[in-house]
Amino acid sequence: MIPGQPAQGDATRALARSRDRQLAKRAKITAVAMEEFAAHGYEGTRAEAVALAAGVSKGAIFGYFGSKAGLFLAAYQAATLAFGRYLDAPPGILAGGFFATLTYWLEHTPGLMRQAWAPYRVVLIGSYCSDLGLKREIDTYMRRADPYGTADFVRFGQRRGEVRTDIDVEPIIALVDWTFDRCQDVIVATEPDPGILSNLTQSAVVRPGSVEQFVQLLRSAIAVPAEPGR
Amino acid sequence: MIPGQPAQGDATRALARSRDRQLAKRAKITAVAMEEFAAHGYEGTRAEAVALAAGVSKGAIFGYFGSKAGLFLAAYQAATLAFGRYLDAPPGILAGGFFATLTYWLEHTPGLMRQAWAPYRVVLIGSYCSDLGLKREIDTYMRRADPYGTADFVRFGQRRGEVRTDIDVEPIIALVDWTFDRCQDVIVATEPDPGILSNLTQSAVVRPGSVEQFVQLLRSAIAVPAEPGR
DNA sequence: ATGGAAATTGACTCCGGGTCAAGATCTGGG
DNA sequence: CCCAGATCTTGACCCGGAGTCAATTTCCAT
Repeated sequence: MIPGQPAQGDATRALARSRDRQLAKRAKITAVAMEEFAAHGYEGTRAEAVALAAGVSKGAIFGYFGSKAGLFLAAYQAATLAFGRYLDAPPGILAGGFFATLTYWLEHTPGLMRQAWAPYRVVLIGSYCSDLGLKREIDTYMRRADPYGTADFVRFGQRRGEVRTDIDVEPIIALVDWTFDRCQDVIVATEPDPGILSNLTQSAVVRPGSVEQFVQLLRSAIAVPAEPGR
Repeated sequence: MIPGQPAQGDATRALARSRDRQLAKRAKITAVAMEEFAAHGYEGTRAEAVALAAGVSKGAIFGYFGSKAGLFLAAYQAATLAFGRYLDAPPGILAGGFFATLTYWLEHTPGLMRQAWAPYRVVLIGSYCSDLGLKREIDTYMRRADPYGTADFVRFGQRRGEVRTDIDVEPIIALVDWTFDRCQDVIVATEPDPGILSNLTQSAVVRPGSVEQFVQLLRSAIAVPAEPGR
C-alpha cells in the first residue's frame, strides 16, 4: 500500500490506470467538441478541428465515438449535465413549492446562460437540428436520463398538492419542459446583449411579461383543478 | 380570343407561356423532392436522385433552388399547404366551437396522414431536423404564412368566448400548435399499422386516451377562466 | 530486453453538394 | 426560313469533409 512504484505490478491496477487515461482523453475530446459545436453548429464543426484542438488525431475521434453524430451525442449529454436539476434549488426556494421553484430557475436562466453558454448552445442545437436518427437518440437519452429531473420535479409538485394528479404525468412533464424551453427562448430574445447568443431568434418585438404569461398558462394547465363545489 | 394558334405572337404572351413552363417544372421538382425527403430524410436525400426522378439535371435543381436547403424549404412549404386550415372544417363542426373543431381535426388525423403521408413526413422532418439556419427560415415562414391558420383559429375561439383573452395570443397559438403536434406523435405511435410511418417513435407503450389528456391539458390552460365568485 | 496486444496515427478513399463552360432551346426580326 | 442574341439546361468536374485502415507507436507482463 506504499505509494510510489506500482506496488506489485498487479494487472488489475494497470488496467484501471489505462482505463482512467482513456476516460480522461474521452472527456477532453468531449469538452473540446462541446466548444466547437457551440461555436460553429453541427454542420459547421469539422471532426479534424476537434481532433486538433483536443490534441489527438482524427482517427481517434472515430475510434472513440464512431461517427460525428456519436461525438455530438456525447457533447450533448455532457452539456445537459452541466445544468442543475430542478430539485437542486436551495432548500428555502424548494420550501416555496413547485411554481416558486420554477420561477426561481427562470429568473436564474440569464446568469446560467452567461456562465455556461457552450452547454446552452449545444443543447439548443440538439433540440432543433440533426437528422432524425440523431434526434431519436437524443429523445431516448432525455427520457431515460432525465438530466434536469423534470419527472422528479413534477412528482414533487404532485406530492405537495400543487400539481394535478387526475391525468398521466407524461403529458405534464412534456408541458413543463416545453414551457421552460419557450421561456428560455423569450429570455434569450429579450437579453439586452444580443451578442453571444444572437442570430437564432430575430428581434420579433418581445413584450416584457411573456415569461409570466407562459408560466400562467402552465399554471392553469397543470395546477390542481379547483373542486367543482367550492 | 379564338383558342388555337397563339393569336398574334405577342411578346407578353410568349413570356407568360415561358413563365408557366418554369413554374410547372418548379412544381414538378418540388413534388418529387417532397417524396424523396419523405422517403429518405434530409441527409439521406441526394440532389441527383431528385433531379433524375424529376427528369431534369442536377444543375437545374441548384438553378431553381440555390441549394439543398432551399430545395427542402420549397418542399416543406408545399407540404404545409397540402393540409387544410383549422377553419376549413365543415360548418356543422365549426358551429360546435373551438374545442369541437380541434377534436374533429385530431380524429381525422390518421386518415389525413394515410392519404398524404409524404407531406406529413416532410413537415415532421422540418420541425425537428435541419441546421439552425434552415430552422430559422422555416420558423419565419410558419409565422408569416401560418399555413394551418392557427392564429385565425384561436381568435375564432376567443370571439366565441371559449378561449381566454386575458393574456397575449402568441403563447396561446404556440401552445395550440404544440398540443396538436404532440397529439399527432401519439397517434402515429398508436396507429395499428406501424409500417409506413415507423422508426421515428419507438413503441414506448402509449396509453390510449393520451390524446384526450393532451386536449384536457390544453383546455385547462386556455379556456376562459371561471369567474372567481360563482 | 522482448513479444504481442492495444492504442494511435494520418494518408487515403469515397461520396455528395455545388459550379460552370459548353451546348441546346427559344425568341423576335429580317 | 434563317440568323443572332438571350436564356435555359446539362453533366463532367471540383472540392471539402466524413470515415477507413495498414503501419507505427505505446504499453505492459514476463
